[in-house]
Order: sequence, then structure tokens, then C-alpha cells
Amino acid sequence: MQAAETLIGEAGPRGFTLREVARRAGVSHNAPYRHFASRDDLLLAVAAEGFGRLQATMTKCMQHGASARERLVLCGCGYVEFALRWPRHFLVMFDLAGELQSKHDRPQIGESAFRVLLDAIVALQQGGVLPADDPLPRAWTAWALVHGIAKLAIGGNLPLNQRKTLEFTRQAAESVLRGIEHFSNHENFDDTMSSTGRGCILE
Amino acid sequence: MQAAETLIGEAGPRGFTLREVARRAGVSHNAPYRHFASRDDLLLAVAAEGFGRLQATMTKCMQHGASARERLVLCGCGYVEFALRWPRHFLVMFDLAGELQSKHDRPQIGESAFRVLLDAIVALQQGGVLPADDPLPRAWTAWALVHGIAKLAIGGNLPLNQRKTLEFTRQAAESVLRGIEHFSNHENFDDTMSSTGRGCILE
DNA sequence: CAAACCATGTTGACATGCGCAACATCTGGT
DNA sequence: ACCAGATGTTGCGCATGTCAACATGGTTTG
Repeated sequence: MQAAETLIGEAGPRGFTLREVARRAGVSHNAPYRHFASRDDLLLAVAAEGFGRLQATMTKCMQHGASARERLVLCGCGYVEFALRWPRHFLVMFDLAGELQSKHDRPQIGESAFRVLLDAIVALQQGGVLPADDPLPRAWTAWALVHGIAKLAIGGNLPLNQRKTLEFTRQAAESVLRGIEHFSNHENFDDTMSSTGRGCILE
Repeated sequence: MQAAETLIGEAGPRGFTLREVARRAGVSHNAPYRHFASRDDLLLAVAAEGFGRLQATMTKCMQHGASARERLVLCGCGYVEFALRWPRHFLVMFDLAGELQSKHDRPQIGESAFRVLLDAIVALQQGGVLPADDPLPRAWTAWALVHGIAKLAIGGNLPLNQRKTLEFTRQAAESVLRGIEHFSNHENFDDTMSSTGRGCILE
């Protein structure tokens, strides 16, 4: 496992090779099969480990916040910070884990990381900052924002260094928070939604 | 190229094989090398084609908007709609193109797609809806939102079908737009920024 | 018109990687 | 002492990416 994680950190998902992991661990090229069913299975284990550390990073960053509102912003910053510090782990977690777990009837890895963010939203609702309606759409919005920032930053699409990326994340998070707290016209997404004002899908 | 694109649509980046493309094209396993330097080069060509279609989808969706504000929202919806309709193309464009083009001194593929969104932001500034400061941070925020929604939806992390995902995108985009239009405390990101209120990076 | 040239395609070979099967070793329990 | 299970090893078949050498058909040029 340790060799696998360091290799992911160095080579990324594309350069990740079962045999190279075995070489680094000082064992034969087939030894990993005694612990993992396949290459993808090892990747999935690395991804699971990564999700645990992502959750830890977020909760740790939140501890520096005084208010519930600041804690939510810091939660998002922690998300991006994790992605910046372990970009290749992040790629494995989201680029591959989704594909792989969908074959295994999706045990929904990484659910706990999302719950941290969701709880931060609920805390704001209980504090009266946000309306006490369905918190999921707001949580999805926040998640999408930080996830998008993380992905774009990793891909080199944002011309910012790490510190500026984090600073931008904080400001963007506060902007979005302003946007979702002023009104509450998020509709219901519980399978009974009407199709008002559809964009231009499948035209 | 046609065989390559259909294969990407069916098998995704992981199942994409140079030899399979050759088989589908009815040629020998080495024929593609007369047109592309390597497997990655072919992937990059597919990604470039995809970015062109992404830009076309966004501009087409924007035409249905009456106001500049509605056009920006539809622009984001077009982004997500493209990702939902050609999810594997989308993965190639962003998951692989970033890695590959970074080796080739980044000709910055996909720049034109971002410009569509940036122009929509500038249009709102010229219309007085948004302050006329640096439009980049706002554009990044919008981009990150729709990109995050697209990635999460493709990965199956949003429990919404395609139509609901698009409806959610529209509402989230309007929420974020409210957030970035009310205030304008986006700081300057031109290499001269101070490190005020840093989150908890590299602690 | 013939010769050189180029684009395209083909065959063969080599290195690497994944995954399977059979065999070896080492440990703990009875 | 013996067995069962866990772990590791060697060897193999298959698929892939990539390179090198060769073939072919059309185009340009002397």
C-alpha cells in the first residue's frame, strides 16, 4: 500500500503500474495479487485511503473557523487544499473510482467526505443563516464549486499558484454563499419536479 | 478519427486502444501512426475536436437567452449539457488533455471554450449588471461551478437524472450569479496579491 | 515517358504490462 | 510430526504501444 501511494504521488494514474509497485515494495511482480484482486482493486484501495484523508483535511481546516459560516468556507478551502497537495491522489479518487465502483454496484465510496460539507450546510441552517429547506441542492452547489476549482487548478487551467488558488477559493466560496443564502427558491428535487424552463437539452 | 471518436464514446479513455481504433477503421494495427505520432496524440486530436463542439454547444444554447444575464446562465447549462451528452469525450478533454498538453509546452487547447463564458461575463459588465473590474475571477467562479457539476454528474455523485441535473445547473448558476453581482470585493490576482486571511495551507 | 518522391498501409519484431496457474516457503495450530 | 493457510515466486499467454523495414499507388519532375 505504501509503495502504491508513493507511486501514485509520483507517476499519477497513467504511470501507475502494478509491477512497478511490486518492484518498489521489493517483491515479485505477482505478490500484490495476494492482497488485491487486480490493479483496479489496488487503485480503489488507494482512493479509499485518499477519501479518508480528504475528510480529515476538511474537518481539520474547519476547526480554525469561529462561526458556522466561516467553517463552511474553510471546509471548501480544505477540499481544494487537499487537491492541491495530493493532485494525483485526487485524480485517482474521482477520475477512476467513479468508473470502477460503478461496476461493483457502487458502494458509494467518499460518501463521508461529502457528509462533512453537508453537515456544515445544516449547521448554517440551524443557525438561521440559511433557510431550513432541503440542504442537498445547496450542498451540491458548494461541492460543485470546490470540486471544479480543484479540478481546474490541477489541470493547470487556472493561472494561479497554490496560495492564490486558495485565496480565490475562499472568495469564491463567500460569493457563492452570499448567492445561496439570500433567496431560497431552490425547488424540490425529490423525483416530483416539474420541467419548468428547461434549458435546451436534447434539442 | 471517426473510429477514434466512436470508440471513445463507447469505451471511454481507459478502453481506448490504438489497435482497436485501427480494427474499427478496417486497417492494420500500425496505420494510425501515419496520421498521429502516438496514442496520446490521437487522444489529443479527439480532445481538440471535443472542445470545438463544446464551444458550439455553449454558443448555441446562449442564443435562446433574451437578456445577457439569461445568456450567461444558458452558457453554463450548455457546458453541462455537453458533458452529459458526451461524458467520455468530456473525460478525455479534461482528464487527459491537461496531462498531455502540459508536456508539449501547453498550446492551451480549449481556450476558446472558456472565452465564450468570459465574453458572457464581460457582456454583463457592459450591461451594468456586474461591476466593471477584472472579469477573470468571476469567470473562474462560473467555470468552476459548471465544471464541478459536470464532473460530479458524470461520476454519478449527483443522484439526479439528466433533466434534473440541467435544471439544478440553471438554479445553481442563478444563485451563484446573485452571489457575484451583489458585491465586488474580488481582490486583484495579478501577481501582486497579499496573503490576507490565508486558510490553512501547508500547515 | 521514366525516375524519383511522398503518402499511406502492411508485416514483423520487441518491450512492457495484466492476469492466470503451478510451485515453493514459512508460520501457527493440533 | 503433520497439516492448513497465508504469502511469495517463476513461468506463461495475451494484448498493447512503438519502432523498423518493406510494399504500393499516385504525383511531381527531369
